Amino acid sequence: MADIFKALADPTRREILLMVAEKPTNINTLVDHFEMSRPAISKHVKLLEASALLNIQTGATDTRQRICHIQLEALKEVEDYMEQLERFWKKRMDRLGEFLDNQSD
Amino acid sequence: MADIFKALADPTRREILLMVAEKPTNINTLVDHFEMSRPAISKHVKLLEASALLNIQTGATDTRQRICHIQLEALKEVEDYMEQLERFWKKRMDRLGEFLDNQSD
DNA sequence: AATATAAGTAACTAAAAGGTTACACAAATA
DNA sequence: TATTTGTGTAACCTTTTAGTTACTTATATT
Repeated sequence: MADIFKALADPTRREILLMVAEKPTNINTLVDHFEMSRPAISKHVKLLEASALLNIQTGATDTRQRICHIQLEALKEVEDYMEQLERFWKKRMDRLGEFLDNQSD
Repeated sequence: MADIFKALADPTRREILLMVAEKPTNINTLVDHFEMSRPAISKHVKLLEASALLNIQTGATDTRQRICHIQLEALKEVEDYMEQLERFWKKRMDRLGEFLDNQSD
């Protein structure tokens, strides 16, 4: 599984995710939206898929189309990391609180 | 201001942030914690500082020391992005709900 | 005053990231 | 059936990233 933080590090990939969150989108629609070649978009999509931020389904009417769907669950790893940072920070504030309480004895 | 998503993309930098969140930490303590040279750590810290994820204060007793303090506020940009993704996604779900309601007329 | 310590900078290297053009191929359409 | 369309892959190039060693500087410490 590819590193989700690395996946989010690129602005093009972040914008792809925004598009796909609004509406499932096929590859050519993405290509049209960016000033970038198809292989470039193709790679970005592949990486997003590898980090589980999106999955790809085959078009119902036109089976050539590959339609990207967002998978928000993958963001959990990022949320967990940020919560951990905050938890550590709060624990520190608690210790500081205890320290200050003891000072007032 | 450096890209915060890029700053978080590197595992060493993420771990530095965790350490610093628990406790303000000077450079050498960071260097000791990783199997990596000082210049490498120095660069990571610099980048974290440039993206406002931490700030550096001079040691009170030993003024040579540069002590890293976390700045959680910088995470807002990441939180905003994730909220936007979820907002887009929910709006879509709402539209789907309306569609299904109309079907049952 | 001499030495040890905390940290930064310069110059370099290897690998990863992000892009390109050219080509291939299967499915839809005329 | 011939052609167009949607997509993927290969090979390549350039820039960025992440690390190194060697050196410098300033402040503490003995």
